[in-house]
Amino acid sequence: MSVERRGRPLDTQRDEVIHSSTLTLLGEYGYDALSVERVAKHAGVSKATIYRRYPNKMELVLASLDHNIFGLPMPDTGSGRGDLQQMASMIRSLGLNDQTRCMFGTMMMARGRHPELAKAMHNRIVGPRRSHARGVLSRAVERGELPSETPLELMMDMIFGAMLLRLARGEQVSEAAAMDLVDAAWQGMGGQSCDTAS
Amino acid sequence: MSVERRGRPLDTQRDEVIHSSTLTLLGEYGYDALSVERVAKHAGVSKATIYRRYPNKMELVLASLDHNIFGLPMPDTGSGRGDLQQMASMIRSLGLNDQTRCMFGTMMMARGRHPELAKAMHNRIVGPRRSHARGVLSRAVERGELPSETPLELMMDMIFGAMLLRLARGEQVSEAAAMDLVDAAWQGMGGQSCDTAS
DNA sequence: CCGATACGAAACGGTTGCGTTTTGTATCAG
DNA sequence: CTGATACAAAACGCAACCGTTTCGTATCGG
Repeated sequence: MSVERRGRPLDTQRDEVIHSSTLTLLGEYGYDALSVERVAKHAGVSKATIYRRYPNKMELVLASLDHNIFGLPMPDTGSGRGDLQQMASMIRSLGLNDQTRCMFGTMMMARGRHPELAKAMHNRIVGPRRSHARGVLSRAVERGELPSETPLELMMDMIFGAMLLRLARGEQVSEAAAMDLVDAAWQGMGGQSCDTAS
Repeated sequence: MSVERRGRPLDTQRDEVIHSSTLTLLGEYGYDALSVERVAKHAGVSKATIYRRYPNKMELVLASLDHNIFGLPMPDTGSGRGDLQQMASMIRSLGLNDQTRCMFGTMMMARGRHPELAKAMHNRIVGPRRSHARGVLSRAVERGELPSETPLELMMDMIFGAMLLRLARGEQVSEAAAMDLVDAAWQGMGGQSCDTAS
């Protein structure tokens, strides 16, 4: 019952290079200044090849976001605080760059005039990382390292929001600053100290 | 020795409406999607009137940012924690809207392709508010309500960064959430509790 | 092999916006 | 009053980009 596609099939290698080029340029120009022609040139592909796949720029971007899901390893240091530190360290070293800044900026600006784009970026970029972090914190609560009533959402917002704000200002976040951030949030939420047992 | 300007002078009322229209539209469209024609139409002004004042779009935006400085009242509740709560409450109720989101998004995106714009926005929008908050926290340190070694920058980033992150996600920040945020940061930094004396 | 489809290159019409210029009128300084 | 300038409205040339189409070639399925 499959659709009998005759003739030359679509080249999947071109799908990939189109998607990755789109995301690269989206993280460099943002949505407004992104042009299909630029994507085509960057991908080494004809413009018609793109329009044969997607009817317009928005669909191209949405599809590119869908086909590129980034996986993050789940930290497991034995302690919730250690897990959190490791996660913060990873986000800091991998996620605080020009591309991420432009992506976030695009997402914030899109919410007004391109809500579907904003939602797609949130679902594909912010959501998974947030679920990831929520898992780490939930485990800490289950272990009794954080009070059961800990407002996890607020805690995550403090840690990653501080990083975002520094990114927005174009400032660096040192490894030490990231650790201080985790420590302050941990203590602020009434988390178990490293040497509570003493 | 003043320059003897003859003929009809520039209309300062038009200066004002041009500046305010520019900022309004900048907070609605962002820099890329902002057009001089739209500003002219919104301001009820001829395009030539704008180009007589500024040679291009960038100079128009930069000048508009310069001529609109927003003042914030300095809170004075008697306690540093109260001051911080009041400031957080004001930022929450006045600063977390579509316009602010678009402004931040524009600033983040501009850092790559329009560094001067990013710097101007930072100096005119972020900088003053940050100095303001720093003053509040410094006073709390002087009063002994916060440890003298408190990392003020980090503390501000946690509170306002969390708000920014929620703004980026398009979520609301309730008054209660803002207060929880201040409390968590205050406690995380080892600040004096309300009922320490007991 | 043959028909169908993908591909690159190129051109197209239409839209938008920039920055300039012109034209007629209004408003100011001296 | 007179000359200089600002103003609104309109048109201009130019460039970029969108989305479409055409053409010749390449590559697949049957």
